[in-house]
Amino acid sequence: MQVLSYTEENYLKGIFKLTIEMADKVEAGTNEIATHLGVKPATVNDMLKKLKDKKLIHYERYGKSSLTKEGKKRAIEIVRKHRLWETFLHEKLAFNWDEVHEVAEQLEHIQSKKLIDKLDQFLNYPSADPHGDLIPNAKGELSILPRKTLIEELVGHQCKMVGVKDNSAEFLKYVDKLGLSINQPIKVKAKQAYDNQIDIEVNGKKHSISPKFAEQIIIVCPTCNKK
Amino acid sequence: MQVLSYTEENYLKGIFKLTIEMADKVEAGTNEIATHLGVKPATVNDMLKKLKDKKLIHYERYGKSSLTKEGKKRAIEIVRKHRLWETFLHEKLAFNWDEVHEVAEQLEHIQSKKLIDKLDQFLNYPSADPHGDLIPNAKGELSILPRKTLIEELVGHQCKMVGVKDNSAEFLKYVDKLGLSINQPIKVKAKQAYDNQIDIEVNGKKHSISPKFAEQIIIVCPTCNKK
DNA sequence: TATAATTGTTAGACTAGCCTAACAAATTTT
DNA sequence: AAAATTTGTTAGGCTAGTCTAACAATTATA
Repeated sequence: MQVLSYTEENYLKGIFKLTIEMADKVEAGTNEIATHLGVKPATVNDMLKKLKDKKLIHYERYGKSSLTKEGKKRAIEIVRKHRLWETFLHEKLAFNWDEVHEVAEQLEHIQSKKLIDKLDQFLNYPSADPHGDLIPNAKGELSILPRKTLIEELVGHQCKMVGVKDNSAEFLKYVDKLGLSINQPIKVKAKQAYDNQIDIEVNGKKHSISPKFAEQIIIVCPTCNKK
Repeated sequence: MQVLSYTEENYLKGIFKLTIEMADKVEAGTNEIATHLGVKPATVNDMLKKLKDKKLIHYERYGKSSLTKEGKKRAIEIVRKHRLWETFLHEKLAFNWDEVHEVAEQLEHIQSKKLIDKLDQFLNYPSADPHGDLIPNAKGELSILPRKTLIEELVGHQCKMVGVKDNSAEFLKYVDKLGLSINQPIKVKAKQAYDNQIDIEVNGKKHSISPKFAEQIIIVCPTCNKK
């Protein structure tokens, strides 16, 4: 299995984020990839040809790009490494959850299967990183978490918004105002027995929401589902 | 403080190993550096000019090279990172001591002061790596270890040969036969009360040596001197 | 000390990854 | 469906780090 360069790995990861991880999208455009990676479209173009030659992506002239089976496998490995390192930094080295990303961007490119397997073991096979994102296991599988609404979430748990039930403009405006969006981590700080208000923290900001609102927010909770 | 490339860091580390770490040598030749780093002299030549411009080495055309104060400081930081990572891999992730080097070669280039400080703390400020080499502290200082002879070493400790007392050909031949050399780690496995023979392990091989031999081997022991 | 051997340098070339500028194809808008 | 806009491609150039081949300086040897 050929070793990929730091840069090639970043392209695969970028395409992965823009397609597979973004719900129902399956292909990514050249400009889109360029913006995501902070390089120019011409640069991306060269790399797409290279990745196609290596059979890591599907790509045709003037067409959109998507990962091949092998490309996806590689991308998942990188994501796995990134998230394991983030978990390590947060849990073992006491980094704040917002400081881990930058360092993990570097650590994810270290080449050593043994290192990652041992790290996974050392961290006790975590299923989610400090941001609440799922960590693929050594086989590249993601544990599929059951969906529920925010009203059902336990106090103290960190969950992640994956959707909403209500689609009215009024509701969505409020969602937006709270800083909520797809994939946004939410922490449930407390529940008031008196009026069932729920205190949550979103992106460092605390809010108190009504049960009516909470039952419209669809979430998954890795904490609830740790083995 | 300018960030150095992966490659520049490796050159600094290489020059450091060939000069300061090699006892009484103070300068390294171009060919010598090339051999050490596995590249061609022409390549080294270009880099020497570049490192000179950056004031990291002293270098004159057709002359030998040595680190400036700043270059030395940088090299020591890299060595520190390397040895801390080796210690992490060995102590926390249960890597064998002969497996750690390769991975540490990659990890030593991760740029994050916070990461290294936290790692140092997490490992409880170790003073030597799994090979017995000293780890510079955050200020770049090496603890100077007291010298003693192998006969004084405690059972279970890992020490490192730093010299010999006897210089006869006969003795040195035997030293060589045991796989001993300057900087060679030695582990004291046991001492026989009966005849004072000492069981040691050198490079994975076990030997039983006489007290007469042991008292000619000068060592330092980081384990004995841990704070 | 003159010659041979070693060591170091230069010139020119290659690759990966990036850029800009000009252009071509595809898509959207009118 | 023609025009305008957006998206994607090509051509050519740059830098870092590598190489080979030819040459120059230094050092060792006869």
